[in-house]
Amino acid sequence: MYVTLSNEFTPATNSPELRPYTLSPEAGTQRKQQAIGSHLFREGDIANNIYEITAGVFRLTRVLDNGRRQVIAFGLPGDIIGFPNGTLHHSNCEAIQTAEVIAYRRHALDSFDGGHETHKRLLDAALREISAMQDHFMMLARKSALEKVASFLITLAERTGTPIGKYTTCALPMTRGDIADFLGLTIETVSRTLTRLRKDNIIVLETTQTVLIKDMTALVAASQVAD
Amino acid sequence: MYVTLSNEFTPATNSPELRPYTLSPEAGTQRKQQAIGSHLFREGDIANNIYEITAGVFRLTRVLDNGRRQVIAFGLPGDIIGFPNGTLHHSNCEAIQTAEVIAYRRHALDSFDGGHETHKRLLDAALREISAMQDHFMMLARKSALEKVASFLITLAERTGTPIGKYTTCALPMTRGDIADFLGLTIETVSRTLTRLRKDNIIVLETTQTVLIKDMTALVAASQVAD
DNA sequence: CGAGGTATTGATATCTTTCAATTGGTGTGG
DNA sequence: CCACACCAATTGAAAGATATCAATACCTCG
Repeated sequence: MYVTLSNEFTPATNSPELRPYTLSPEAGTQRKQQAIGSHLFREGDIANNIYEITAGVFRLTRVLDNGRRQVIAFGLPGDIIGFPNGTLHHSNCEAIQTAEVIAYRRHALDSFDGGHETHKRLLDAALREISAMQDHFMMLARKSALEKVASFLITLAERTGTPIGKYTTCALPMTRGDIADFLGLTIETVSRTLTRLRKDNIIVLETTQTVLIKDMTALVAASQVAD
Repeated sequence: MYVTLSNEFTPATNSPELRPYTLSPEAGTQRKQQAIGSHLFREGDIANNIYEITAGVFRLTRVLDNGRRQVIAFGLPGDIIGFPNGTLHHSNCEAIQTAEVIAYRRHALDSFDGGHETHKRLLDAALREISAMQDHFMMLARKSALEKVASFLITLAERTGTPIGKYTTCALPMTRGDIADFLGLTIETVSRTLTRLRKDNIIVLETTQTVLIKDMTALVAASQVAD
């Protein structure tokens, strides 16, 4: 699933059981390496495949005329991405970390060609996607900068974090700009908010691209309350 | 499709051909009347059905702990709503106008029981939904109040408006609060923005619940540019 | 070591929200 | 039929949050 929301909303979405296991290779599937910075697909491309991420991180974006960009989602291992609209892709998908995907033929989604199991799995992923996006709506529309950043860190930590004692470290493979465009904020606000969390002793930024969550309770609190 | 975005992004979503025609009744489908103010389903309900709206207007919402509410979408005739997450509904769906739906068994989505045609149609609706929601992300995250309200009016007019000479009238069956919660604004900001459009001679509010769009060009301009 | 991109920090501006009051419309009962 | 109550919408003034503009610090790579 996409990095989209904190678990408070769609438990099913983030439940470990559903996540990072991979279908056994089947007819019509194919493994594919993806170099950092390269596009898996672009907006307007004919959508021949749907992809399951097995390694690395992707960034899905759309761009407005004015140049304003929205990061729709970050794709992490276990996520299924590239659901077409009609026959076309409707977002840009770029690897921001060396990645690997399994490509499923698009056809597998509207037929049972690839097997019932594959069909069901792709469909479920699409439905979970809808649910997750609804959560992201609340995030974008109804949360403050602090709540957004805190929620984001929590979700990322749940998905990709490593426990170290009672703490959790977590890589931030995306830039501040990516995070900002995902949360509907500016780079400066993201930076300031991270600084605030740091000064409040809730997180430590070991490097620009690594967070250590020292006080998960406080982080969860920050993600939920406005006052 | 959901009232979600201006056509600038997902042409397929709003294209007339895809929209308001209705499947011939099939096994497992059932017509249903829905009184104003009554719920079609609620968050957490077992999702037995997926619905196609044939008349009326629905409001889909989710609520945050703090009471903050998000209107996920407005459901208009031709829209398909109620895609489940797992076996459950993940939003509340209430008729805000006397409505009628066709209920499809949920099972029709992951099997061909209801016929290939039904399956394909439901699936396509789900995929279009994903695309439309992505557009709504841009709306929520990257548009000003004026752009949001203008975009909203345009989409609504395209979906439900009636041309009157070179103008277009359009009902606003939802309250200002509903619009605000859909766009991620407050009631006051929505009201002020409508007033501004009115003073700029772009729209006329014939009643609180009816808009007349006098200058579509200007409205489109307002929906796109920030400056 | 210097260049170029990324991130942080500061000061100020702008937009939206918040709080508060008023208006408008609708339905009910006297 | 009018008065009143109630709820939705509008309008105003002030506060607050985030964006914008600008400068500086930090890193990585030649």
